[in-house]
Amino acid sequence: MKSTLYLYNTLTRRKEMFEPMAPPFAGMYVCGPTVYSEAHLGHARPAVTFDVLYRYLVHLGYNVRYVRNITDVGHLENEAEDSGEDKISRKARQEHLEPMEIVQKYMNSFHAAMEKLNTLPPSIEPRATGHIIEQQQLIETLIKKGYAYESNGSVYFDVEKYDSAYPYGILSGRVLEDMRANSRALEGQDEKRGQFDFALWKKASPGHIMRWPSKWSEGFPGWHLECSVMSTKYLGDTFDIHGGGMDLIFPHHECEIAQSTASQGHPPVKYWVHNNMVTINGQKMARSLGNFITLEEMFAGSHELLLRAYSPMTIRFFMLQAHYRSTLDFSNEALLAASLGLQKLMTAGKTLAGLKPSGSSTVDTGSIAGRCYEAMSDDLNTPVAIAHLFDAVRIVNLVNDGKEQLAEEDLISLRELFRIFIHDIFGLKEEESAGNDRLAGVLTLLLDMRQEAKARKEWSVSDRIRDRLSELGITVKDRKDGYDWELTA
RNA sequence: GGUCGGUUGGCCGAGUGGUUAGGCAUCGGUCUGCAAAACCGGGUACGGCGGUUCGAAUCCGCCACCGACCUCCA
Repeated sequence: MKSTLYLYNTLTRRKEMFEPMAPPFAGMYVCGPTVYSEAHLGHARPAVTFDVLYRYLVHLGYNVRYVRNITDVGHLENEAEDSGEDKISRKARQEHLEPMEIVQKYMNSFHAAMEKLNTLPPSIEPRATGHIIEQQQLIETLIKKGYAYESNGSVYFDVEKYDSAYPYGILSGRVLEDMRANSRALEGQDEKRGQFDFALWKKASPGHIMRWPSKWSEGFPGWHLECSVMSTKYLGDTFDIHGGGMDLIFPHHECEIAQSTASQGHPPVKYWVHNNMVTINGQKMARSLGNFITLEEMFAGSHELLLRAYSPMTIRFFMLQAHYRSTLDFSNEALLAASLGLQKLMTAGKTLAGLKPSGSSTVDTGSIAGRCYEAMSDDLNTPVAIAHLFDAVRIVNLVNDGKEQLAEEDLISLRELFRIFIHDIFGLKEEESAGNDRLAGVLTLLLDMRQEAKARKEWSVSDRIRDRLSELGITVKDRKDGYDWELTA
């Protein structure tokens, strides 16, 4: 079953039918992390959002090239205490490591977290430091075309000039004139002709560790340049989807559009897709607020704001229960609810696998799949698709209780529905906590003995076994003809 | 100050001009030796004030509050 996907395009502020430029191929570029610290909750939102978009596009039959960069150049910090030191250089100094050692360390950590979240690796994961030459080439093109100028060893993009030839601000809705009216002149910008010009190449100060030779100076590329270069290098002059967090719309993506448009004469991207941000207990997540939670802390429950650990799949499911364009608030209560909801969903999946078919069906399951596709195709409405899956969960449990029946063909299509949506598209999988064969064997022995005690009406023995297991995080579920057990999430 | 987005029941979180979102929690019931699990059923909503409309939580206006961005921060 296929479906026409509609995506909200930030550029037009509308949901638009997704029509790739060269079907069945589809190109998607997503802004990846700057690897100078541990992966945190803020990284997980775009990673999961675009992982689901990637999975859905693949499921719909597109041949997708998914490019997600690693920013390993650093770029300038604007924090009061240090002016002009590169994030990665500073971290390198603090930790007494080579900059590339920092990059490697946190890139590994990012990848590990992404794998736990069950996000599929991108088709290409280019790094900014591997594309210095290409970035310099783009700068030269921009200078040649008159949209960039050198100043004291640095090169800047001429926004005024660009604005006279192309519409600047089309993505963020900003108008240069308004920006001028609403901003005060900043100090120390005498290298720039225009107040809103941005750096393409920056001359390195003497203490700056990350630097490359160029015809303008020993320095490093500007912070928007890598994405323009790497997206068009791997996806072409114009490509289908560019994604990232909403915080990147301005200036980052606006500048990307300006750079690419100025060099190519036409805009680079057809659909701009942006995920919203995460908050913690209603507040923006920031180091200064003390609510900055890394993914590893989340998985381990080791941050003081966390009452317990939340598994990667709980985090993933939690994110999917909200629409990607809404802000998502993390709280213990909400996460706990998500973990229980996920457990219910996954348990139903296992129950479904063991269901016996009947001669005919007493409930209608035929429309569920269509409604799931409808939700997903409506700008990736995962929460609504999940709601429909819970309709299926109820039916599965009813059949399991013998209160409804399903014919074999309906059973098969329901299993297919679970596989496609839960596994393939949502990327949810069973988590093996402490569960292993040996534990299962011990539990079978113990619970068999409990059954025997129950048969002899030795309630104190059977209750003791059940209560002790419960304290250990194992829920015993008595069935009509036996028992089942489950590890508490 | 500017631009954009938001304000939904105890918590999270969808959505549409008139008809049940869903999850978690809660209450009642079925089941059970008692529970748990599962199932069934119920209650609690749409920031405030106006307006449009036969009818608005859903459209318009104003107000309040919250959030993101506003140049070298990804």
